[in-house]
Amino acid sequence: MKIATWNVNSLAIRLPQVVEWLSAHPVDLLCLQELKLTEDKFPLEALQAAGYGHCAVFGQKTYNGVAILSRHPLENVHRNIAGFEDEQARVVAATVHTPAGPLRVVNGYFVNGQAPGSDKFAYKMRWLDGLRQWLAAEMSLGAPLVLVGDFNITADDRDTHDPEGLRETIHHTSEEREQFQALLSLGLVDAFRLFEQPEKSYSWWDYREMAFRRNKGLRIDHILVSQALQPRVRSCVIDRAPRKNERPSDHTPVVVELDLG
DNA sequence: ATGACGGTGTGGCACCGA
Repeated sequence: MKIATWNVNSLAIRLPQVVEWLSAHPVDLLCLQELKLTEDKFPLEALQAAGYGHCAVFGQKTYNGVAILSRHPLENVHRNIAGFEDEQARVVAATVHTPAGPLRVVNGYFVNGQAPGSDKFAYKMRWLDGLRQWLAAEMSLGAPLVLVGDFNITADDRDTHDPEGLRETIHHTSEEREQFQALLSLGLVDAFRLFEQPEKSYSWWDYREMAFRRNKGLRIDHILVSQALQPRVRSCVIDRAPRKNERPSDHTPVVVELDLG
């Protein structure tokens, strides 16, 4: 089973690139963030034609919006964080059945947070608190779980091109990294770090100042798996290729392969 | 360098992202 996550920064603009990528990488599940469209504008037919006939969509006009594209039926679809009031469409979860049993998939577009001390940063912290509490309940149900998405957090200094210059700035603060560790403390593992990875591996690069060509990026798109799945993780890679497209998203896909029999 | 680049909206720029 292959699961990918990709912040596409507008599905309306990026749909051709998504379809092209799926034809070359026919993953079982593709979790998208920043759809920037409402559900009535979701390109269901094009994705069905690409083999993704089962989609869990949570859209919103202009901002945010998440979806799980699947080759397999999805059950128990849940939108946003249970127990946390949120006007923004940032989370969609679903259960997919595998030969090894049900797998819970949670796809999140985490809050950006703008700057430490801002109202948006406070919202980010509250949102992360709510997510963690809900995930604790989800995990207590017993099914293995995968948490994917645009976390908008660098887990540690390896995840940033400038650890000194960006210390304690947004995506790099101690508070955000403590929240990331608190998610791991629920019993989750960073699938990417289970493997030896190239130095300076990032998943996002600013559109400005030729950041991609200079590899001035951040690793902020993550795939966490519950500990029971750790021995089942066969690979976890960042696919930089779509960032070289014309009119690319500023993020690029991350893919995990699970051996579930 | 409170900028750059790119997306959205009902726009002539402002807001947001990271």
